[in-house]
Amino acid sequence: MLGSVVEDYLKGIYKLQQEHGRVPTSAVAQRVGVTDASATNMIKRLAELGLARHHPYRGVELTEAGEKVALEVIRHHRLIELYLKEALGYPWDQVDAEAERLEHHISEEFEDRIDAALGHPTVDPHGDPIPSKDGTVDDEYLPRLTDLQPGERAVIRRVSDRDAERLRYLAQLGLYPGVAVYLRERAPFNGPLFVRVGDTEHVLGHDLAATIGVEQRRDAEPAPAER
Amino acid sequence: MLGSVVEDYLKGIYKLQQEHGRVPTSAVAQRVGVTDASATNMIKRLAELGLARHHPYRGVELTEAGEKVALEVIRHHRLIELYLKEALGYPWDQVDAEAERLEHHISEEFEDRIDAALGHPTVDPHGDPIPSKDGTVDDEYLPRLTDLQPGERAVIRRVSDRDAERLRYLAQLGLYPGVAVYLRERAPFNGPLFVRVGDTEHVLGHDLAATIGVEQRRDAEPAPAER
DNA sequence: GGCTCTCTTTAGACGAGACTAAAGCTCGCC
DNA sequence: GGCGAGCTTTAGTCTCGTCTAAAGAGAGCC
Repeated sequence: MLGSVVEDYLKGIYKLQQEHGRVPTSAVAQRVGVTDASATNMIKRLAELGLARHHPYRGVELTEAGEKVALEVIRHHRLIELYLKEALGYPWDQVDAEAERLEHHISEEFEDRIDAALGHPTVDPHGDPIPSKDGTVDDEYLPRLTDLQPGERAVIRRVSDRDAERLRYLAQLGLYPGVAVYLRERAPFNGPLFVRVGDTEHVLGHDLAATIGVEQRRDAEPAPAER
Repeated sequence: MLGSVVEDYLKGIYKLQQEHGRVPTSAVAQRVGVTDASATNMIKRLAELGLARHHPYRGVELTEAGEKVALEVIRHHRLIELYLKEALGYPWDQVDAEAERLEHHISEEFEDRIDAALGHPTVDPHGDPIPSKDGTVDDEYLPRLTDLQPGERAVIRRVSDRDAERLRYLAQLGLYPGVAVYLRERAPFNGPLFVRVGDTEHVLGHDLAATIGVEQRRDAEPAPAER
């Protein structure tokens, strides 16, 4: 057993690594919520454990082993999130916080049982992919709502889970994975987007829209009623 | 938040206190799985936190506040045990270990939701009472199987959860809460008991039988088919 | 090529909690 | 009433993970 602190670092580094390859110490510190000095310290320990490679003054990378652990933690996290929502009726914006604590304390057995209860799902409530048990994820880049051109249609596939308040707002607007949207117009210079969901139109700030991953649809296709 | 170590001590002390009032340090140490010195140390800290009263060289008692915390932990534990069994199909002998870790990491919200999902239950899979949210338990003493006389009938109400192996054995024999039993005979000098369940008769060692709490039935009454 | 600004690392300390070894109480027994 | 045996407590360390303060690297800019 590794201790939940180590797991949190690994998870944090993994996620940062997704975005920018080698990760600076300060980014890890910020993500995990400790000082830079503490992060340096832990990074050195991770290196000793063979879970990361430390390139002094130039960041960290996970080793194979470290990545494996990170993916296990992420799998736990996302399975738990989905379970909370599906089996216990949690609202969308609360699952992340609860999963955050639980993810470090469940057994293999528990993991297997909720996985089975959910029918071996592949995505969590925010549309994030659930790593498989053997440590593989299909985490390809999705275009954002902001990548669409006016007149284009798409289905929401993924929404960042980093901010509960934002999730509540989006839920209120009916914007979550599986929902079909139509971009009517967009203001220039990263201005707001005018997005239709069914009959209603919403005005979304550019930054908010940029957190929404979508799958583009050909114009002709009727939006499938998923989920 | 108190940290799961403190919670474990409180839970341990509470349970020991049930049996023998003021609890010796060594008993706490043994229960929690640390040395006596460590237990003394922690007991002093609990006293500083106002959760226990330390009577040097003569044991510990919980304060009201300490007891309240202990009961919350126990409530979590037992709700989780039951949930694992009922909702996820865990076998009887595995729920304790899993609950042991989860009990310290669930939120009020989670507690409420599994409580509701289970229909606000009052006993866990071993027949142990689930403390109410406001911190009250109905934990009265039950006679043991060993208190019965030959020819008497009873319904099993409670089985100690302290040993998974024993639980597996009892489950195999069909001896769990809700099951009606009949004591055919008992050997003298704490010898084995001959117990009937339905059509089959089992021979139980005295010590094992002493861990089984029962509710006695008048002879005439047919054994109700509960659970 | 040297300066400076920023980021990173080192050094030293601290709080939790555990451990071992040694010293201190209690209490039963003679 | 005194003496051990057996608990308990104290004393001193250790590890983990964090922090602050201070020293060190790197990189852009002149």
